[in-house]
Amino acid sequence: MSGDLSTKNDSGIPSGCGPLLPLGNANTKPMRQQIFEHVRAAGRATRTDVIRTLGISAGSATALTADLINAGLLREVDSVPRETGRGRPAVALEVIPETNFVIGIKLSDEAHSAVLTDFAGDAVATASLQTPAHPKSLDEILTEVGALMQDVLAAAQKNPNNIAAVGIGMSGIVDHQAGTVPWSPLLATRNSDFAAKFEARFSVPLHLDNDANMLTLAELWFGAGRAKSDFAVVTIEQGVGMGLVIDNRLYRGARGMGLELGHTKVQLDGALCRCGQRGCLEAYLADYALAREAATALHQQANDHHSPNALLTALFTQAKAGNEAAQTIFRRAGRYLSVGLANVVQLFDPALIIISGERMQYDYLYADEVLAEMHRLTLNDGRSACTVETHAWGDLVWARGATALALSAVTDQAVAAIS
Amino acid sequence: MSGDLSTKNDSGIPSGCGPLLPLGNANTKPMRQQIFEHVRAAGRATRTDVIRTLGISAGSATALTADLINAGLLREVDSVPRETGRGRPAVALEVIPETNFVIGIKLSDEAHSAVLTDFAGDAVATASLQTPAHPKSLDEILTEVGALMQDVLAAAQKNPNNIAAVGIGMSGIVDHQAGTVPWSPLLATRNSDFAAKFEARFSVPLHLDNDANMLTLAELWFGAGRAKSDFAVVTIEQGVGMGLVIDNRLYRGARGMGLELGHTKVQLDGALCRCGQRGCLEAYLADYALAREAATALHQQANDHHSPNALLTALFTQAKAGNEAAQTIFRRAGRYLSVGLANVVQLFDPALIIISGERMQYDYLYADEVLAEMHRLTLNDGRSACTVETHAWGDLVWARGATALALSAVTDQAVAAIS
DNA sequence: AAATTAAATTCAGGTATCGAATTAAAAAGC
DNA sequence: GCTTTTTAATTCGATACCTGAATTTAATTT
Repeated sequence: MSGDLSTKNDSGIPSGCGPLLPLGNANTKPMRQQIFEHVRAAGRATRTDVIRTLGISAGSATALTADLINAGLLREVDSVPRETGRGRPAVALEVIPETNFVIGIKLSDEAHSAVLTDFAGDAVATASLQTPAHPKSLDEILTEVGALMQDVLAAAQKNPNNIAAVGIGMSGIVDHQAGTVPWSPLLATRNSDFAAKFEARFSVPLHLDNDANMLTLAELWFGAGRAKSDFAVVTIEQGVGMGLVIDNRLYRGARGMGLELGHTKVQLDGALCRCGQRGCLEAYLADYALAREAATALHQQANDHHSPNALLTALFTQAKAGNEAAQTIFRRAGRYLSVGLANVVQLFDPALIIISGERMQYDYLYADEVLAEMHRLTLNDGRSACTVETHAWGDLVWARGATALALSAVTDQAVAAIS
Repeated sequence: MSGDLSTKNDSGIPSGCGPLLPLGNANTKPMRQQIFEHVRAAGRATRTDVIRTLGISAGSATALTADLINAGLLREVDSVPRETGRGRPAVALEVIPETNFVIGIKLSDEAHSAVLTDFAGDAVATASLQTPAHPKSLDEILTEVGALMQDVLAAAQKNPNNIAAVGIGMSGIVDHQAGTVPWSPLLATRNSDFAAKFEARFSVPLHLDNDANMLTLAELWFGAGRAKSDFAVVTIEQGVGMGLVIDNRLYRGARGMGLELGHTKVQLDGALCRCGQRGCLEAYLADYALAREAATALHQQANDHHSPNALLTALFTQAKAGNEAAQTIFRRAGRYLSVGLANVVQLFDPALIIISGERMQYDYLYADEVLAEMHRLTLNDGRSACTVETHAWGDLVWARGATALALSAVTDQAVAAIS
């Protein structure tokens, strides 16, 4: 046993043991908030339901729900369709949706999307905006965001001061805590002070995060992850990203960089990735990786297609039609996807993996074959295999994830204000 | 937007949003316990120190420390070497070590190790036991464990009923919660009801876990991880294992299987692993992987060495002496280690990676070259690089990790008993 | 010896929760 | 139709836990 691990030092003073940092006790939400969140999560819940789920006494339930009702956050539901059974019928509670509204926005290179959501988490209106696909200044982006917010407010017949908070998700390296963007493909400048500029311009609190985290939040709040405490979300778009939920919370990593599944190495000295390294998963799976091989496989008609998207579509059609070279491309991409997923399973042991992304429409990628290969590449020693779900959703779902971010901040604030 | 993510269903009843499972609120320890753990972590602490660290009022500190002192868990330190400064001198508090004792045990194929630790976390005595290296019945193992506990008790001059709990770490698939062992290389039978049998035989509570988790706990409680909230521990022994600390707590995965870094794939259709698959990291790094190539490299004298350990030592000597083939073996192992570590960094973004294992004595593995390669394989976009530490510690450290497991359970119990 | 400074204690008061007794609202039994 | 049964919700006293201001204690400085 060497240096660090000896406990008695020479002075005879015990040096102690155990973690030096206290657990983040911020995770212990006050009871009132837990009740509110349970009601919102369930859609509707009776007091008895709250008592059973949260393990509190009947007295507390009465008092705390009364607080929430007085504060205008919850209400009793009148039109209860009488359940069968004897005894006094339970009165359901529900969130009053009109208390607060938030906007969630997903920024992309070719289009931005927005969702306006009420306090119950229901989408009220959506909007989207086509934009030129090139890096912009922060001011330009904010102008586009402003126009988009106008649109979605108009569609929902609300005005700006109805909005309690805004959430924005974008690709790149995003510092969620600081609200800054060290780097993003959408921005021409590095280290943009995004949140500060936004708040100065629109006078609404902004919550900013990486887009893979947004998608993960969407699954945690609205999707298949709601019932799981630990799961991973893998997104295959231009790049390959990942989000992780651990103990019902989004895990953001220690240094705030995204979880870059796309740049894990699956082959020593393998294919060249746009990040400049070799053997990244992305270099076998992303749009540009397929596109550059497509040019070879479809040699004769390569010049017909200029957009990578059209090229991929053509490649897919060819593969379906029996073109051997085209099929090989997809088959290899599928195999590497299997490897990437298997690695995630081995390292995290999640209960569920959700694969998401519009490119999922090329169903080669989520073919049973890929999943079977993934399971084959995973040690399973008698345990139940990790379930995999595939969701091919559009930008609006990402935007809804952004509303979740804003919604949870607004909820914290609204419930804490009761005191 | 498709099915799952729509929130209003046809009945008009809101379906709700947000995570359905509540956060584990077990993480909110009562103040008394936080104080106790802070004093133990610091070795010694004054009440004022407690006030500042935990952010509680002076009144609470007095009352709660008085409880802990009355309960016989803490005591004031008399011999305070007077610090310079005016005002009433602070009285330091410390844990009374003799309140409770625990034993931590690491089971291996060739030897078992044990540490007897007092309530302050200081090792009182150690013992180890050579054993035949073959799978055994649960009864045989428990007999060996019994003998080992006898030894360590004798060395510490304690008797069995001084022991409040025992922690055991072993390789294989271990269900920590249930206290069962679905599979382990040390046990001849599957699905052993380890903890129940142990407790029936020795009448002491047992806490059982995977050995990689034990090592991670050792780093969290006694080592370099104490000051970090998120870090990873990689262990290279017979296999390649990993442990993960997230938010100051050990992450155990959703299905209770270990985090199997060793079986992540670093090469499609690569080297054959003992798990039967191809391209596992372990197949390039573990003892047996090096040994099987060593036989080729040292062709002439391959027959002289029968133990894999001796073979590796010979290989290492040869490499140092300039044998090209031997050097190639180590160089390749080093490169794949870089890939494995880089993948962990990309997927987890930990603040610190600790590499541990006796095989670390072959310093090729922790050569700066490997770390440099790892950093090269990692996206670093301006952020501070992930630090890597290497620890070449023996089985006793693993055993101390097992004491941490027992210690934390005993602490919970002892502090809760005050009420 | 008096003033200053810092640590620790005392104690009144507040908040949050529990738990037992009570009230409320329905169905079932006679 | 009235009572009993059953379940939901409320009321209210008791209590654990913590804060914060005032006070006491024990040292140093002047």
